[in-house]
Amino acid sequence: MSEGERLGYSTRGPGKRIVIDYSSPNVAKPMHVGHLRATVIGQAIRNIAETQGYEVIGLNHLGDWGVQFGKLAWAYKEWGDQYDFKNKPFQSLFEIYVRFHEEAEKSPELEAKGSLVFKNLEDGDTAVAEIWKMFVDISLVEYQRLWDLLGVKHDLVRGESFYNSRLKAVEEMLEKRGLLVESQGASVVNLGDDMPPCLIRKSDGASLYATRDLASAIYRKEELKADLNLYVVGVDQSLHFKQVFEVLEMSGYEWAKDCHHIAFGMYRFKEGMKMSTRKGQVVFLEDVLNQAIERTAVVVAEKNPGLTDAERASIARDVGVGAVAFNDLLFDRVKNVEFDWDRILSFEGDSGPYVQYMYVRCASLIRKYGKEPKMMPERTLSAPEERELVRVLMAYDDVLEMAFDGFKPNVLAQYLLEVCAVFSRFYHNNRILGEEASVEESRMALVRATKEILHQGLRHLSIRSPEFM
RNA sequence: GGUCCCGUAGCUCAGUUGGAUAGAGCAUCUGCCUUCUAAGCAGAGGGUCGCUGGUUCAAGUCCAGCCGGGGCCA
Repeated sequence: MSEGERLGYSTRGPGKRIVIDYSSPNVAKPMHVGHLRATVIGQAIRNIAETQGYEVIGLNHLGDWGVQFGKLAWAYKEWGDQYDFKNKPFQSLFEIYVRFHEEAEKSPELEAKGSLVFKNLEDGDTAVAEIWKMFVDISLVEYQRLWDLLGVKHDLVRGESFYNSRLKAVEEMLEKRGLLVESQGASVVNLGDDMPPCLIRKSDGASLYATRDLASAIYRKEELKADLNLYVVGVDQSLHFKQVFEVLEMSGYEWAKDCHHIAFGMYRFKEGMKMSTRKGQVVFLEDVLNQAIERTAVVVAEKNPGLTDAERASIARDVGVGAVAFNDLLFDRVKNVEFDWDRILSFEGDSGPYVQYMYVRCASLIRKYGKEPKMMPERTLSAPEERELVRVLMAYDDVLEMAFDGFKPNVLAQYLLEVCAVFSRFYHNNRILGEEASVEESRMALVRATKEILHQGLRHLSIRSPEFM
């Protein structure tokens, strides 16, 4: 981007409003580690945007519409009383989902039955709608547990179903501008030679993803007053968003340039396989978090015996979850991630726990110091590690700006590691407490500044900073 | 076939708008806990930055082509 374009980019800056959607699990299915990415990356971008003075509206773009709900509703009516929906609502929901697909393998006519129920749902059958609503609510309760654990907050739930009533208007708008073309019974918008046409309506009359996202973009701009419209969605949807944004552009919405697909790479297994809930090749997010918490609890117990159970549980949660989240945020978001238990549960080296540990050291020093350290070192700093630390700490604001500019939380995560490395060198090579008063005072000011930046930085990544561990 | 992304140490990755001997972590080897938490620190080995050409005083970084991996579309 040229300097001129930058200066003219009026949708960026303090006071502007960002609408961002992150995390879009499909109702009835447990979240897997792939959902961790959208969630954690989106929330971090949101937090970082707020540091830059933006007002942010976080949307939960729940996958709450589609034929699968007809299938689920059919399955629920058929088998629902065989499951314990009262006490284990989500587990039951997932079980009938799995069962439907298994039985449909053997009896393909079930597919048609499901489709029929979905048709009823679309046509406004209130009995089916009630069941659908129940599925959504059950799922939201389940997801909310994990979002709470991860420190993820949405402002509004705007699932796929929310746009149902707006799809027609989109088609009419495209029709009016003469963009809609008939092709093999379907309605499409042609986009030129280097892109396939954008499908607006299939030959069977079903609306498509693209139509829904066109409706959502218009909603976000016109009703939520978005200056910047961000979609934190996997890189496999790149073409889809390119097409949607192009259609907006062709429709005369000049704000199309303020829509950005914040793409992230996918988790894959070592063998190169993609994760798939249906094939059972999947690692559930909850399992990963539980494993991390359990493993952390063991480490805490051995490193710091004498903590109460409550303290240990709290630290295990903050550090375990922090390890998983930090690992996800550390690398360039567009790259695929190889799922590796050892790495995701690594507490040493370049990891979340390492950053938290440095924070704990700072906190511990301040506790021992017994009073509030000064904000700024007064004495001229002489040790090379002191000057290096000051230099790195001062880069913090620039780092946040860069992280926001590229929508890259890993810039911040990498920076925190650098702060820790430099602080650690300072800590090991220089005595802090018990030095001559003026030296102690200025070194403690550095400790305070480091602590503050680590705390803020971690917070922007939605990772907690325990006071001891 | 079209299009997008990726390719840097054995492995996983950083590398700001092009700028000095290309940096971390893991793994291997060697030191450091009677002193502020060793989830740490110091040190060693390990690189033709996929290949070729171009732009430039200067290219891991920009451009073109090719090779390899992946995604999406047909």
